[in-house]
Amino acid sequence: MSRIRVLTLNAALGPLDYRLPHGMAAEPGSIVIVPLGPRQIVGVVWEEDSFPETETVGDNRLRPILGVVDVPPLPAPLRRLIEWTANYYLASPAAVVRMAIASVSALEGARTVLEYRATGREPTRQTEKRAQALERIGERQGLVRELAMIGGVSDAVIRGLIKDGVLEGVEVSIDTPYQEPDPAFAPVTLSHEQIAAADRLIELTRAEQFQPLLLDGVTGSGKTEVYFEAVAEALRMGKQTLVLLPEIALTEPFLTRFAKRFGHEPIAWHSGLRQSERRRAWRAIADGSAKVVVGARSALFLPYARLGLIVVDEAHETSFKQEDGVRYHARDVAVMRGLWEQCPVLLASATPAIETRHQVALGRYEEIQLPARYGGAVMPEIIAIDMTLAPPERGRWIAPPLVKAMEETLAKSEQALLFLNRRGYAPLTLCRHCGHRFQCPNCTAWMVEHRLTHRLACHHCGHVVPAPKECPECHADDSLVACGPGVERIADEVTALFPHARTAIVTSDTLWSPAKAAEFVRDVAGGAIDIIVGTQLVTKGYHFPNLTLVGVIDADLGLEGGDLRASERTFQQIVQVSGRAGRGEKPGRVFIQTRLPEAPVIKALLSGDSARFYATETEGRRIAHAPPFGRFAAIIISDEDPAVAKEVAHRIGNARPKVEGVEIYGPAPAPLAVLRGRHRHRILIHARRQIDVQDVIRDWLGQVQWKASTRVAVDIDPYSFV
DNA sequence: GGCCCTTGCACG
DNA sequence: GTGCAAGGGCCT
Repeated sequence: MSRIRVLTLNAALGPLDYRLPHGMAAEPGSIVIVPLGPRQIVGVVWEEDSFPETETVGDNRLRPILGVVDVPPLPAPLRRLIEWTANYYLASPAAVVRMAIASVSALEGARTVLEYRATGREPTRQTEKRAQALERIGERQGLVRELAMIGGVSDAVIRGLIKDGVLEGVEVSIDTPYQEPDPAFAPVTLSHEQIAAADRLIELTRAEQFQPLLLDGVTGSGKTEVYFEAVAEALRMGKQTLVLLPEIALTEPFLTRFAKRFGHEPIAWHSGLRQSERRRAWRAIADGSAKVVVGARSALFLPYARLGLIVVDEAHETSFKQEDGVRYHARDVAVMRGLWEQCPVLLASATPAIETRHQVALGRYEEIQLPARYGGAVMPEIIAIDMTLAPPERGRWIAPPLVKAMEETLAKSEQALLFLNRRGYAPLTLCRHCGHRFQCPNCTAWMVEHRLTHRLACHHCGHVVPAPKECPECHADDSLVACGPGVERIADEVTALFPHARTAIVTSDTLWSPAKAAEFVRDVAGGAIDIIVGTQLVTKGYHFPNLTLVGVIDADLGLEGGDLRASERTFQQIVQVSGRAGRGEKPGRVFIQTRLPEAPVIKALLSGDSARFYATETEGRRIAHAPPFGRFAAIIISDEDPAVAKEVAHRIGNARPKVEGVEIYGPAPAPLAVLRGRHRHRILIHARRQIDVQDVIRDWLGQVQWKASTRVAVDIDPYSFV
């Protein structure tokens, strides 16, 4: 009797034991189909001695495994990573293993799939649904299910169009190999400093050992070119490289840059992939033929066959922290993956996180510095505008000194960038007559006006309504006023100031697809844009040689709320956006509008003394026992019923353990008390470094029961405190 | 008694 | 996650 332990993809289910029938071969990591009641589900075979808490059943109750899927087993290093992640972040192993499988359709046996695309022929009978579907599908190609989704119609409409000859089938192979990047394709000439850094990275890549590294260089110092040399080395060794980027919007420019150096694009992994693309990429990653993969967080758990190098680019970015589901930090998990895979993990950043700097100080991470900008470009000059002394007139947000600088920039036919981390036109709309404020019905948040789309939108849950014409409370006409600025409003002000300048608004609303991002890059590089107004999306990655002026509209914005990373985040954001200025031969200037010119962050930015900023900030954290000198965790209790949420939160609160070195605050209604229709309460745990806070929380929550409708989420090392 | 809805639990 | 059986409420 061979008993086999299977981890199913079902988060509510623990590991289950099955019987391996004679003649069927499975090993730890094998992906299998198993029976569960009347259904068939996917699972992964795990070591039998794993998950010792599993309740077992007698041999007579074991059901046989139905089949082993014909893909490589999940490698042991990945299995160890999955266990570690589940343990550290208090998530179910099933939820983590799901991220490795990524898409059940990747497992299906077919070598080809039938996709459909428009033939250009008109339907013999045109209907409203058919017209809508064809309009939305356009040139796209996909499975019936995907086309139905894109077209916003049911499968039947698509099938009708196929029968009618309006859509034609295309056999798409899922095994078409990817073109391999060529390390010798177009090597670039590096500076002395870059060569030294690249040599060290190559050496470490060759060593095939775990080593976390910080590649630390000012914006524009050419970090990407340097780590490309390590990628080239991994390619020569026949090993795979994973490059993690903080946002999908950054993949497109990265692909182009990569193809210039290596002749072919790497494999991009992100949520926008079609099912067939996803399957093809997943299989190529698992069999080792996908040599370089670039992606967002979710690429971290894929089953790489021979991983030789991990790069986390813009490693300080907080978007590496996943904020729902399994709340992991991709930067930290990447380091753990490097440990299991025995390969170097490179964190690249001009503004590393305090935590990362601390690891360097402890000697755990090696540091490689690139002190100067590439090609002789100099760091921009930074000037503060005290908004209490030189305010713009009422209803305007660009102060006179910045307006003057913009004039000068435009006169020289150079480009300017205005940074404000707020999407839309105005963050709050109110009625001048009765004081009514537009609030999201599902969240504790104001509805943000988006004038470009004539809508009010909630930035937390996505709820949208048409822009109102009158006040819904008092029905007064023409009484609604927009309060405060968003990027759209700044763009309006720019147009009023410089009617002939060509302005682009850059936010996730306008750059929602890789194609849009590419178009933006082309326009700016080609000189079709004079002034960019953007959110944090423009703070990173872009290289525009003719951009010489950066204006920070509100440097104090990030300091509001005052969570433990407020200063650090503000510092990073402004250094990053400043880094867009003067990257070519022309020197750059940065104007920072602030009402707090004496704040330590602002002074640090002006002096350019980042070492001192880090030292002071680190000391502050040490005194407060904040990370990396202490640890935080949060328990978030949510339910659609406010009374139930409160009741469960208080029962959990009352069961709080008394542990030396652990302080527990709350429960209290979360600052965002209602989110997506769920009422939320938070408990904050602050523990000394050496405490096993996960263990404390596990024991604690193990004593309390709640119904399935209540969600109790644990956030280890939280970044968001709302 | 019959029917519907909610709830709890097994599923290996 | 989902299907099923048990239990409670309510109509006929």
